Amino acid sequence: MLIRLDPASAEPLFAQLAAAVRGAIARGDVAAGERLPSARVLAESLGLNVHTVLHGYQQLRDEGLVELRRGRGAVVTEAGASGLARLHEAVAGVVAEAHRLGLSADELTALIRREYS
Amino acid sequence: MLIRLDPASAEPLFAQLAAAVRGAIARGDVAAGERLPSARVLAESLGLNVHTVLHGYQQLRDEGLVELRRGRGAVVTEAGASGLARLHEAVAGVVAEAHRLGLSADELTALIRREYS
DNA sequence: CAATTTGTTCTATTAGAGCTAGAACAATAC
DNA sequence: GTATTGTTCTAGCTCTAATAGAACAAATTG
Repeated sequence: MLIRLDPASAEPLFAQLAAAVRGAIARGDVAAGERLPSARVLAESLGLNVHTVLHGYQQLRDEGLVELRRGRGAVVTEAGASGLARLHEAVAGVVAEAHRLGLSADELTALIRREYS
Repeated sequence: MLIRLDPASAEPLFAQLAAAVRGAIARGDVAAGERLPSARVLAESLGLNVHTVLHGYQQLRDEGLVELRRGRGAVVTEAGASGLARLHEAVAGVVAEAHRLGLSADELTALIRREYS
């Protein structure tokens, strides 16, 4: 699971990290039941603070994608993995369409959020 | 054009405002060539600072959705209106699918961003 | 033309989020 | 029992968002 972060981005590091893991789950790179690297290990390899990594993990937990337990780490949940996988194709289609129209990710996500409310 | 803002949200007010206008354009509530309320007027009615509203308008200008001119205000562009309208249906479909899966707006937008890169 | 409207630019201040840092603690794994 | 790992707490730093006030420039309006 390769994780690329952009410290210059307006998107917070913890959110970028969560998005990277989320994407990995959606693409099936990480299966349900698999353990993610521990926060301390991942923080070390990414050059981040442990708290920042844990913040990202906790966001994924709030979304129901992973479970966090002391001594064991972060484990991908069954529900999270299957749900995301099903959505992946539809998302790819919309993104392609938006790309064709020359829209930015910000514009598209703004539309999404508007539709949600 | 009804605009609802949530001061407690993590999303900045200027971004929420831009998203609201963007959604109005996408749904056809505001047609190309139409003028948006002036920044001073809108700031007054929303209880915001003029700069905050202008910040939102300027974001929309950077996205090519509106034109800003002194004395005239913010006008919806032809390109912006037509482009967003075409995307609207596809977005609605994906959001419905995501909703069915019980996913949050954050999860979905994270997938979108992941797909963009 | 003159007055009004409206966006632009500038400086300044305040409040909050994000990130880092260090430490102590609790539950789980081995 | 020991090591691992998430949890919680305090602290400080930086940057962005938001507010505020003022002066200015361009376009509209009458």
